[in-house]
Amino acid sequence: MREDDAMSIERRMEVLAKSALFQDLPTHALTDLAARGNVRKLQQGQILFTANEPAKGLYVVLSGSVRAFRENIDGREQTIHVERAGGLLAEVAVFDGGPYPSSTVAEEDSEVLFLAKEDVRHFLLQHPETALTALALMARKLRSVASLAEQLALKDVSQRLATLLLEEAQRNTSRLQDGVSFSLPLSHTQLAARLGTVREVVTRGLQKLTLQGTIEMRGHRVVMLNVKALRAQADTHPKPSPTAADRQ
Amino acid sequence: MREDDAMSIERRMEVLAKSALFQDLPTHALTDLAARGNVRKLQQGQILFTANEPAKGLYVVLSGSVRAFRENIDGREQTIHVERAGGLLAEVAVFDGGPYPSSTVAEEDSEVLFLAKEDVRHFLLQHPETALTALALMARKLRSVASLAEQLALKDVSQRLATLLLEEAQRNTSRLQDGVSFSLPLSHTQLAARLGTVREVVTRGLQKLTLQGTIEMRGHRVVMLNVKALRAQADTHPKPSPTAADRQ
DNA sequence: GAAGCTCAGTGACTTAAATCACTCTTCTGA
DNA sequence: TCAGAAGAGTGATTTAAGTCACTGAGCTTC
Repeated sequence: MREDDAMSIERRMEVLAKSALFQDLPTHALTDLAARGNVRKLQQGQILFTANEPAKGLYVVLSGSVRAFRENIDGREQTIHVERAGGLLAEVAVFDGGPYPSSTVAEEDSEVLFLAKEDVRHFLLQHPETALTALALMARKLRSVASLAEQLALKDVSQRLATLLLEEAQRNTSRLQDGVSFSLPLSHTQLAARLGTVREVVTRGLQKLTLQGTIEMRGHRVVMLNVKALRAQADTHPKPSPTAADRQ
Repeated sequence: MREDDAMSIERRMEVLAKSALFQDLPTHALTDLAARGNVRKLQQGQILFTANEPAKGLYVVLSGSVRAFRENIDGREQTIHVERAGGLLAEVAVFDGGPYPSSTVAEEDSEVLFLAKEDVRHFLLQHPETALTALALMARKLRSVASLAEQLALKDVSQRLATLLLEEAQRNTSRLQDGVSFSLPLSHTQLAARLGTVREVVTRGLQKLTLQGTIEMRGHRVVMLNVKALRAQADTHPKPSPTAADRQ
């Protein structure tokens, strides 16, 4: 259960100081928090916590990546967000006192730092600037989840797929232009869970983009052949052939 | 443009003290904030701000209700959340410094108090407990938007409709049981925007529930005839007739 | 190197939802 | 009190997406 001692207090502070929430703080401010926290190592596929169980505290992702998701009765999953090093999990529960809002699973071998919710609240009361940082982080997450809802409601799968590819390309390449490639280490099933659809539809979607010459797949690498076309795909309906009798 | 003087500082403070964010504060703490804020009256249907425009500050809903939504190229809308008296709009933009995340429109005649973002940030730095309250409010909103995404991805329209009816019943009645009724002052188009679908589908969905004897519509009043059936509808697929050969 | 994984590809079919094109009610305000 | 909007109801049709049921590819690992 406890794997605390796997990581020295010094190393923990170092790593906290790099997190989105606690960065820019003098290390001495973090001593106490780091001492109270404890580190957990997760193997790929390991569940960290499950939606609706009572929440004990906050997790800061130290390495790897952890995926928050919800699932329905017949096992289909929707990914809500993915957190990498520096990201937070279960802040929602810590701030509003409710249960964990989503289940979380390690997408790859990962390490997280656990901080009890009382410790976090206490720290934020002592450090109002950090509370403001927390608000900024929550705001960004809210934006991204609202975009997810928007996409699910208003866009079809091809548009969502194009959007996802563009976002991932953005995250992984310095300048997004035709010819760049990036690694997308997700199975079609995982992509489907992000896009709100099923495996087969992802396969076909990627195929269509490949046939059109918009992208090229090389194993888990994606080559962007036509960024412009992908952008068009992302926010235009493909079918109703815009025969240009639109803008009066 | 300015309709400040329509409301005395005293009245503004009183009303701020009732808002979710500033409640429980000694009135003297609010003097300054109230003095700097200004009140806007909105008519039903009036747009308060539009997604992506640069954000100047935060709005506290004083009366009425205001709906935040996103829309796609062909004009279809998705409601993201609805705020009533005490609720906040555009906190996201204030806390992360970005543009407004959604467009907002008054669902009925409403009043809002505008607070410039610098004033809000300053206030929160002075009042860490209020920052914690803000975090709690953000957390709740994040929960509800995540639920929306979950529903859109994993549930069909009948399930979402049943869920919405249950939630509204909850909000409007003291004890939810067969026979209670509540007012649902939304057109089918508005319901559709909440549910991520279109008018016709809402009409048919309500019809089906009525035929089944689960609810009864009396104008804009809904009578709950069979809460249990509605609950079942809300989280079970209706079609794949659970012929009980499932749980081995 | 055969057995057993997980992941991907594919055709056929079904179905929920969206779209279209009207009609029919209610209001409401001129 | 009539005209015109908005809203609601309906049938017919289309379409995107989900479901089924397999077949293959590539890997591990006994």
